[in-house]
Amino acid sequence: METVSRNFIEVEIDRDLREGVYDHVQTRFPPEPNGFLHIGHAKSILLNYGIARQYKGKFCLRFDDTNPSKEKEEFMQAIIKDVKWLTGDDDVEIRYASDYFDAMYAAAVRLIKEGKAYISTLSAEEIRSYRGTLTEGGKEDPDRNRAPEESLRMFEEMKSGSVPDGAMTLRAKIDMQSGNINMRDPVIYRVAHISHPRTGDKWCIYPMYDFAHPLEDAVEGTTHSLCTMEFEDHRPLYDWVIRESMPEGGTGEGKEWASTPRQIEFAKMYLENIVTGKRYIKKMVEEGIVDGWDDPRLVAVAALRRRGFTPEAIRQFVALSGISKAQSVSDYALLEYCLREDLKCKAPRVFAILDPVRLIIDNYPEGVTEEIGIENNKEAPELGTRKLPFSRELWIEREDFMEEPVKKYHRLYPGNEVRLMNAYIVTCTSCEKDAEGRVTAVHCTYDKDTKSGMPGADKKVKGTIHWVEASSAYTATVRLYENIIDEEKGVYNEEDGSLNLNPDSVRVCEGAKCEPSLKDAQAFDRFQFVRAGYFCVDEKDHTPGAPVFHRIVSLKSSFKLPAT
RNA sequence: UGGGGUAUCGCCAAGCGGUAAGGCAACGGACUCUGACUCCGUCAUCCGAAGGUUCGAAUCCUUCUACCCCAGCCA
Repeated sequence: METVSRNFIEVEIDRDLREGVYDHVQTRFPPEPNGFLHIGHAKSILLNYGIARQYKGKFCLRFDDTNPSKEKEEFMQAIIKDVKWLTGDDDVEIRYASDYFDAMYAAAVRLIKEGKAYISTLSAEEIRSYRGTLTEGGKEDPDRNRAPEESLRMFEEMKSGSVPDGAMTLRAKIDMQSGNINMRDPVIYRVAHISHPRTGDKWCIYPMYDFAHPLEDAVEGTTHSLCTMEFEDHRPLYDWVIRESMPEGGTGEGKEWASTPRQIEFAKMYLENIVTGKRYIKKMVEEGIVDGWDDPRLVAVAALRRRGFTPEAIRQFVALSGISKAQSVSDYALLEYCLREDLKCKAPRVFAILDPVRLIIDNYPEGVTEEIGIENNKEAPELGTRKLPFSRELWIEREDFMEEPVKKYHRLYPGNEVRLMNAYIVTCTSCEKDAEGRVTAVHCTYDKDTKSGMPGADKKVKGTIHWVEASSAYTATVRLYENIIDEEKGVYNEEDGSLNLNPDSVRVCEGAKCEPSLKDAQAFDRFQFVRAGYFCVDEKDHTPGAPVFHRIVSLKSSFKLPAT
């Protein structure tokens, strides 16, 4: 058994367990339902879920729905779908921060009673100017020493609905001179007369993230609150809230909270050159450049799913990417590698010609069709076999013929022998061209003793190409997607608002010739077009009888035709 | 001297005083009825820089440099 090194979070948890700080582990993924999840969230989901599984603890999806002005029910449904898909767990426990509003309110009342929080009547602008700057301390709020009784009364007013938005806030009394701006008497409750998707009009005051989050974690028994680095300097406040709001320390006799959680931060995941900015994507959606957040060229979780990525591949990608505190940018190539690895033994290999040219076997009898038996995937016999028709006229890939071959080219050129996969060895004789000199057909002769499986099939040839029988070929549309990448110039021009996109982000191959088995688009979930990569059916574009196949990921290719 | 954080191969990332794991990418070569896959091999005398401590440092100390985050009644 190989020793796999543990990431720094596991090391911390191990120590907590060893020292008896906790006797179990519980984690959570706490998104605000204000948008779609992307690959970066996948890291957090899988990290939190994975830790819980590994330590035989609990995990939950908790919506951080403390700001009704930004949150939408549709996003909750999308997030639930993505989390279930990524984790493969249909029974994921789902919770809502809004279910704890009563507990949070009670905690705020306690802080007020103990003189640790006060009602401020400063405006937002005033609070900002009183806060000071990055290099200078702040000024104390004139309301800072308001008597607890009065603050309590005013807090009740806020809650009752008689206070207009922005007129009062509840501030924690900490330290206006702190070097950490989060500790300069942060606002912990604000007035917002907005109906909440889940609590309706019950509340018109809502807790701020810094106050709500630690309490949410504590209430539901979270032990390790894993979040990204930008929250690192919120941790002192997180700890302050927990300590100051829990009279018994959360674990004493009259404990009111299920746990005393601990926040640990890790670095976000970024993908090299990949556009993740919401404003850019929003603009692309608005301008019709992409057809939504799940456009296959994007990296939202929904987009990856539609593109045909498997959750297994994404899990592996996150696992291989590693966890650390160092700012990092992952290679898209690693994601592709993970997908190829996953699909390699799952996907049947099928024939399709994306850029077809006719191949005519001049010495093959006319009017004859034979059947060629093929294993769906040699590395996965359980995937079964299928039969393909073969006759005198076939379709082959345009790039599989060169009238004047370049060095190391082993495919068809006059005089060269090539194996037609699973069928015969043919010798190229000539080609036909149209007025512009474009090749319209290739001629060859075959050796009937070289059929696969026959004694004469041992003959070695350097090249092997795939093919599709012409009369039975099934014509489909194939889309080759590339990611919409952010080149060095930037995908979005701040000055004129224009988008700078790679024009080849999608290449459509109309008239691709596929083997007949693909007529039933449902035949295979994901499949590999020989030498073209892995494909699947686009569920959004699927119309019965006319499926659109699109590429999930390319194969590695080590022979490149020289640029013309 | 605002506060916080990070610096190990092109990209991730182990390492925690004993003489630089691993993966991706890349490059050779073998194999191959997919130029895929597989397989073998190569790929940091050096760990942001400079000093110091030590028999010995990426790991300890000092100074410096670069980059990231923070001034929402967002999360």
